[in-house]
Amino acid sequence: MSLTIKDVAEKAGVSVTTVSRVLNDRGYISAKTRKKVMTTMKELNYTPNEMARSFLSNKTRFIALIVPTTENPFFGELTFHIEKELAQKGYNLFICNSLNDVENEKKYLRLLQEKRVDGVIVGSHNINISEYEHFENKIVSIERELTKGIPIVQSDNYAGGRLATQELIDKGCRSILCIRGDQHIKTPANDRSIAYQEVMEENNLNYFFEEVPFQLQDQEKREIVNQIFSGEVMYDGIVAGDDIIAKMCINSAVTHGVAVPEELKVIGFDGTKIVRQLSPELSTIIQPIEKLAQNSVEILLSILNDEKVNQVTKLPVKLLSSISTKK
Amino acid sequence: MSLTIKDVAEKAGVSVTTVSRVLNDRGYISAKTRKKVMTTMKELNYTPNEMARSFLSNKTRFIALIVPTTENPFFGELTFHIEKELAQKGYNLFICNSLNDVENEKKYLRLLQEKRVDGVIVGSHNINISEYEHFENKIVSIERELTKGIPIVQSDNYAGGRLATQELIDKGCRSILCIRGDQHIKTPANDRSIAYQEVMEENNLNYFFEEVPFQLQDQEKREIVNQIFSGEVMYDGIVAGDDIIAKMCINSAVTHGVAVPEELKVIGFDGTKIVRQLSPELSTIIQPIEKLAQNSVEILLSILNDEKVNQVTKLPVKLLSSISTKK
DNA sequence: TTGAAAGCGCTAACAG
DNA sequence: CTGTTAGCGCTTTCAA
Repeated sequence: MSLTIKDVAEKAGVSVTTVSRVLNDRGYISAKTRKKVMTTMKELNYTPNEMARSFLSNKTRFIALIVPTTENPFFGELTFHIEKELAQKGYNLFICNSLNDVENEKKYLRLLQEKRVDGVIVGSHNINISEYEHFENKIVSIERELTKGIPIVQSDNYAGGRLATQELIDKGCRSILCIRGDQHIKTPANDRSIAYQEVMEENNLNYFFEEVPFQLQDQEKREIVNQIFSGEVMYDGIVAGDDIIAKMCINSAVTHGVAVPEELKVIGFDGTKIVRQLSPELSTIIQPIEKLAQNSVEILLSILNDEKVNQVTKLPVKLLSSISTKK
Repeated sequence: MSLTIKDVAEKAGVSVTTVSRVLNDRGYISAKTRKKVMTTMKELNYTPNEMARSFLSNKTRFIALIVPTTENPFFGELTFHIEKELAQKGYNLFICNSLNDVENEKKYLRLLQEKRVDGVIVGSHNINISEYEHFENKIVSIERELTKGIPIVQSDNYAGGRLATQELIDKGCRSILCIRGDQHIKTPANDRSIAYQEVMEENNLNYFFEEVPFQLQDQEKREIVNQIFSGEVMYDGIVAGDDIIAKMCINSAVTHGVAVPEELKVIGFDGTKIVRQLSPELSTIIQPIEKLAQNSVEILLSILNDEKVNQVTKLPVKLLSSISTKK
């Protein structure tokens, strides 16, 4: 196949040990020998075999990232930033799209064990997966509460929920609907609807919920949203689960003859780059995606290094609002 | 560290070969022995070490994907579909965000050699990178013309360019601007502006170009776009390089008091899922992203299998237009 | 300052 | 049907 350290050694007239030494810059070597070996490697166009090294060291320098799908802009951007961080620290990214399917997730986890990845970042999780146990001390989770002592990095969802709700109230809304995800899945995002409810109660306003699970097809989501606007619309504000749902609400409202933002004000969640490019007018809560990525990578590498880390890292969100007070 | 085939062999009272045989389902084994080994593996919770296997077989079952950035929805979706296809065929995806930087790309290519990935899919390419030579017969390219006999999978950009231009003309536009990417980089996307020019000439209309390189920052792109609308606007139609630029044009036009679509009609390119979710009203040329992914994976795996493949695969695009003829 | 030899976990001849 | 043995490419003692 391709050249080995042995070929280099023979050509250079030294032992494989010596070649290994210059390769790793370890131990004593005479300048002359080093130079000869270097030249030989160049001449032969030798590339060290990382597989062999990994095998020996029991380290692959691969980190796996499990997300529902990189198709979703939040995860697409997260993936980008995580890859960038990892590459900078000498690690490579192995992508797993779970599609929020438990079986997929199990299959990947088994695979990750077999492939001996050095660590795992989980951005998608379906409870009760025992396979996670095998990765103790090699896992960090983003926006998901896994079992036991697995560190979690998350946005300040509670603050985000408060900000969004308060913004709508400040801008004159009184009958506000909160669209949230599947309540069976325990995620920090649930804190948003808790915050929403609290703010509503503090303002002596009634609260309303609608559930739109993340893993539904677009069409199904759209149908739920359309139902809100068929018949008499009883809301003048919506705190949406994410920007895509927010946009669906706006589109559906307009289609049903509801004026936005005059009669209905909508606020989204995530604030990904692409959404801000395509719909700069959309008000939303911006998640610190790059920081989520940086922190999760940093924490994971610390764990791998047997360092002590914080169990919970909560990062601040930001309100981006262009809602005017005009009714 | 973790358990090896030897541990299983000892516990089960057989040789490592026997364990290897049941593991790989190869050769003759008595049902009884097989069962005993299986049970032992379960009991010990043994996971085969893929690193060792890879090392031995010289196959990693890793395929690398080089893209500018998964942050961009086109590449985010492409990444998703490629990963899905690969997973289905027993391969895993190693993501490389080149950021369109030549140095990054070189670094990755060197790394990919070291890591001994089985193949590479290139969705980003900066010419004259000699490192690509090392991957002969292991590469397929998407929308990029690489050197020599590297197979390419692409959208029918020429047809897309014609469709877009003709649509604007059909809907009454006469002074149409074409926004294209960097002309120094040779990509099939250039066929779009060629098609645009041909259609304009066929209709005896003047053609106009503006260049907005893909790798510019958003802010820089926005400035170029804003310039188009500062002062007197001389266009009533725009064929944009992609949907994001299209949206920038629309936003800028509206800001500058130009009515869309009454005074200006814009058509984008890509038609990614997220764009259609966020801006369903945007007219665009839909690229067959999933098919691009499927075909590139299929072709790559064929090459790895030493099968003959087509040098060029061109996939049809689709016009998605909601432009009305009303002036 | 350099080399010989053992061994990482697994598979694949080759014997038995 | 099962076991012995060699070896994949590299690093790492241990000697020289």
